[in-house]
Amino acid sequence: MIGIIPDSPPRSRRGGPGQGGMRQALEIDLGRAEFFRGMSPGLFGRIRHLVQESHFERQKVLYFEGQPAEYLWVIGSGEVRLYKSSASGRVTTLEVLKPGEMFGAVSSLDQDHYTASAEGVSSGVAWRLPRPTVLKVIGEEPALAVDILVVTSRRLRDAHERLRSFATDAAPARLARALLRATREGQARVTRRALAEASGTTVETAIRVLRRFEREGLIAGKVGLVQVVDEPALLRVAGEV
Amino acid sequence: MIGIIPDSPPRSRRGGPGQGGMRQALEIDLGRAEFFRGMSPGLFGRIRHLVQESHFERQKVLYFEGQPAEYLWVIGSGEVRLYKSSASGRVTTLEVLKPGEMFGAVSSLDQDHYTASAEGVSSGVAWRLPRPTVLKVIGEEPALAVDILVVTSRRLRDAHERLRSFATDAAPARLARALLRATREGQARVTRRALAEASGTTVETAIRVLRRFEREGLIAGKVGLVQVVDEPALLRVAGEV
DNA sequence: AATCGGATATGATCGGGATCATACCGGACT
DNA sequence: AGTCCGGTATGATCCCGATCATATCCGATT
Repeated sequence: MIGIIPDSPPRSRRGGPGQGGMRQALEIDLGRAEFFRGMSPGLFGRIRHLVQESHFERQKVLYFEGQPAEYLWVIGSGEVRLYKSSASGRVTTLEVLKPGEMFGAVSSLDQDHYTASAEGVSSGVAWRLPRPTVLKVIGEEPALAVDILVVTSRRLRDAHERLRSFATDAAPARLARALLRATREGQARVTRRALAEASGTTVETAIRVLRRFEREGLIAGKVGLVQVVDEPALLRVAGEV
Repeated sequence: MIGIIPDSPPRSRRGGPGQGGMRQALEIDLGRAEFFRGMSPGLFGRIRHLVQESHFERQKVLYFEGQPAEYLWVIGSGEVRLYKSSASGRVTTLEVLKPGEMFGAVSSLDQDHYTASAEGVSSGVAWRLPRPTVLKVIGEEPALAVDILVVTSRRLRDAHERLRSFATDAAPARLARALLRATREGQARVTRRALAEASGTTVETAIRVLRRFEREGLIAGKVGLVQVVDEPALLRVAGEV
């Protein structure tokens, strides 16, 4: 009864751009999602009724850092971001997750509290499996850990590379990276704020830098939407030559 | 025959501070090290002769980022750091590993190239297990993946927290964190350069900030050694209240 | 003994980016 | 229809920290 995401009805005052759920029609079956896809049919059949389904909305928090890690989560549709807040109130986006991807797993394994917060980037559906079940399932089919391990390893690599970038790259390079990372098929549905929080800078700087990119013909911008016009140039700015 | 760390004899010109290997007398048995400790006795017995042992020296590179990931490594004694270099030549330390800890595993699982470089922080001994053996062993006892997963999860959490810190904290806070992280029993055997590379700043800034810490009575400094005098104050600077 | 290089130290300077302020726009709610 | 708020935009200002330069110290090498 986590009590945080009570399948609330459509929320209000959320005119934000580029959202709505119907846009990224991408959905996925539970059986093809991370963690579940590796289970034997028998095990899957036995535990699938323990999976809870919940809707979430844009900007709706699924859980906060520090709360008891009661579930392993998997996205059915929509997007979720993991983020951390600093004492001064600044927010840093750690990861943006898409349908089929799991989260909360890292915490639910050896940690009893979530170590980052999670909130909807769009509306969508999330499945969650109670932590005790997760542990029991892994104990039963340890090969599942390999699946989680592969996912976690990839994320660790990503985190390391971003760490390097944050430590040594200037704001334009970090922003170009964040932008490219958010881009699907030539366009990124993100606000300047989202890019700022994903690249460790401020909204104003993000706006200024993107305006410069725009004037230089690297991108074209609308509200909540960035069109990548000159990807090679962006890659160059990002330092990925 | 990786060819990089040919058990070279003692190296020269390396007057660096606080090193030498005999200082941190900490050693560990293979059987108690990460990855190996979780094996069944039978399996351990069968593969232990496949473990290669090699000495490394301070500043000696065990492998470079981008090279084929041929081994999973475990430290027997001494310390190793994982780091990344940027195009401009600046170096960022990702992790400093101690006896019993593994590395290279993340790469050797689903990646065929190392995604960071590794070099000795002190002299020491490293064991390495060829990647094909690693995969075979995990296939045989999948529960081993859980062990690696727990380690990888912890490191991912660390990386995320450092990411937040790099994104939002000022240099003094990041340096205080790096210092506290390197401290064992009230003192840290690190150069200003090492702290700078671990906290995403420059040597000059590290020196200036640490000098200020010193004048304010938070630390006491020698070459290659920092004594933590007022840990609570340092924690406050680090933003860990 | 002389030399060399790494570590520490400090000054001068510059600039990127944070901060603060203001303004406009457009969609959504009342 | 009017209000409100989030997103975008831009100017002014300030300062932290990077950069460049120089100097001292000391252990190790020649």
